[in-house]
Amino acid sequence: MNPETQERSKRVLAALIREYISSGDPVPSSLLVTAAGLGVSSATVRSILARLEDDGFIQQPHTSSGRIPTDRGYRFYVDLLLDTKRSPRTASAVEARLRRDSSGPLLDSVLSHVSQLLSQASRQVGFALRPEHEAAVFDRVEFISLSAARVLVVIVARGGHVIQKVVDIGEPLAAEDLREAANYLNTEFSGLPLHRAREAVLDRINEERLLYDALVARAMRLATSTFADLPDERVIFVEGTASLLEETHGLTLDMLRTLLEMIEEKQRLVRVLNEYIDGPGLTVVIGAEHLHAGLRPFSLIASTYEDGSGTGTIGVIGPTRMRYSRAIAVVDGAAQAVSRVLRDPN
Amino acid sequence: MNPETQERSKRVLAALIREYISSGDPVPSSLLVTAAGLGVSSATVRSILARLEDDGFIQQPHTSSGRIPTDRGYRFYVDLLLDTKRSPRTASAVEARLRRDSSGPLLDSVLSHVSQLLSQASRQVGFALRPEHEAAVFDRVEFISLSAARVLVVIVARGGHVIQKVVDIGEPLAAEDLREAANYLNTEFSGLPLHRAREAVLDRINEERLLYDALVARAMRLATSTFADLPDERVIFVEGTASLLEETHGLTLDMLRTLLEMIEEKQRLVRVLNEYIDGPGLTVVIGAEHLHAGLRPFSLIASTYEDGSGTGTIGVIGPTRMRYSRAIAVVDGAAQAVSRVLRDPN
DNA sequence: GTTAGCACTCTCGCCATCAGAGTGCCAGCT
DNA sequence: AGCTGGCACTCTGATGGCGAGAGTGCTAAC
Repeated sequence: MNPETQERSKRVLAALIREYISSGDPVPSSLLVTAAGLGVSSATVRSILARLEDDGFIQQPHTSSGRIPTDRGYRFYVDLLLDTKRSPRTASAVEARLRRDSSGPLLDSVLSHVSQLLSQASRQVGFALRPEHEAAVFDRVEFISLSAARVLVVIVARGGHVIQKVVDIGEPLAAEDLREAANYLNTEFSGLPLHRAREAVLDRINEERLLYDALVARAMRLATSTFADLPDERVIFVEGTASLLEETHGLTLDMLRTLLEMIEEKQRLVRVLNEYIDGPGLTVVIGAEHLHAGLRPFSLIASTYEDGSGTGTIGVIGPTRMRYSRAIAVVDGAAQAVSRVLRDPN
Repeated sequence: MNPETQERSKRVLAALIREYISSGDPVPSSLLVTAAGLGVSSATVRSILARLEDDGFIQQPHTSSGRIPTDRGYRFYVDLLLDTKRSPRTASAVEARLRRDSSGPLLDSVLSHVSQLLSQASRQVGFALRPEHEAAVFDRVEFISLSAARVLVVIVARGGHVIQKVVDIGEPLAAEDLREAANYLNTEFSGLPLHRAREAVLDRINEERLLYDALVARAMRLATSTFADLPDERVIFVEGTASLLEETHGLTLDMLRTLLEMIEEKQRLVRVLNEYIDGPGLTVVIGAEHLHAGLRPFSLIASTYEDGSGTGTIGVIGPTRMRYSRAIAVVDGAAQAVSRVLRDPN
């Protein structure tokens, strides 16, 4: 095919998608004459459109209405956008707001705020996912006794992320004993990745099986329950579900409900997200590209951030007809901002 | 009016409301002949209905369709139900599940689970509100140093409820100093209501203004930042928003969105809830009775629980056409269950 | 390869129609 | 006095026909 002709097709397709995203109506050839800005007549545009339809980029809701993009058409459009995504302005604007509003560099506070920001800026559902515990590095543990045999365990990971759990130790322990045990564990195991810490404790128990030092024995017993059954739930923050109902974009209630259900059952959402995010950087999944049927009417835009000990994910979810340019810029900028805020806690 | 006639009116009204709640269709007089179970003809029922309509308990969507209840009608019905609300079976079933699933008696874990249970059982939006901090009693504080001058403050309230915040102390402090400061504060102020603790610290500073004991001075400085700006947000757990879309009960998208927005902006929801909950026990607010216009299409069923140091609230929100009997039983039972679980942490 | 022109198709809003549901009312009955 | 059967009335909701309008595909000419 004539490369010039192809170039023109692309311009028409891009114009059509922009138009459709902003108006929501099927786009007629006449409109594209001006929107695409190439000096040809509507009849010519029609022949181009016929071609694009054959190739599966657009479709007609019914014979003789304007065209709307297919998911494949959106994919083309998004790939076009990805070339020019960098938006340092968005990034620093987001960073400024995060530094102002979040209480310190506490991971959860930043993530909760950034999911709100994403939602507001994109008018879609915004989410933020904590890095996997796996990657978290054990910094210290503190035991806070609640009653005779019940202890609140506070595990502090590098970066300020805190995991709490209550463990039921068999025997009553004095505060002094708890403190000594914590000291012991902190000196022995600090710096290990959290998932390694558990193994290290078990190894140690095996090595020193015959060790009769009461202190160490007690500490190791506590450590076992401490590192056992760490909740492997990945915490996710979701904001802006109300915006789903704001403009339904021709989606049925059923589709919206499916998404809402998945959002509520957060662990399922987390699992689905995990399937998509493989490497660092931006991921865009559009409509039919979703593995999960319930997500087919929606698009996902996600990016990764680094908190020094692991990689987390933030992004937005919305109808396939969304303002991709804006959404991509916001997600990309916000991911950079989050990385900076977490790494350099001013 | 003849008391017998009045009695009959009530039966008809109750039957109509039950019928309407389960079917969703305007109820014709013919149906009520059997449903209300009084041996009269439909013509007689019609005259009763005409009377009930005059009195504002029911209405017709249009001339010559069946009747639907007004909010006032629902109110009558609910007041009827409230006489027989106690449901020990629900209470103990909920209690069993809470004890099984929640991780210990940790307040937040129980509340998160109970809001889920409420949502599942009533197929509405379930919520659970923490007791006010005001009422919480200060048990102990632990300082966990994160970096040279930044400290994670963990305030433990009686009952295992934990508040965390990061404070930026001006000077770098050694772990040892932090521990001593914590010890001092724990011995001096433990047992005070949280909101009193702050004043107590300030009083002490004034009293001992000239005290040069470095330890105490440092502890007091830390204490000031610790008790300052305690987040006065009341934490609320909300579950089951997807069920809003399940059966829309004739509500418009706009109405649903208004509710979703309020739910998202949790602090607003908290404020609204607070306006309704005055005393202990069950509260039912139906449709037009709501002060807040956005809630008019919905009904609220709430009850209070005690955690030993304060009073919190749990409940459900749903369309005015909801299964009140079930919802009331569930909320009432769950509130009892929560109180028991929190007071008697097995 | 482009374009003007035209016939064609499909949607959408409008109107009329019609069956059905349910009521209100009345006259007669207990 | 209260209840009931009967009947006329009203309103809804589904259905189909109709016409205007939008937008296309195709073709013949440039």
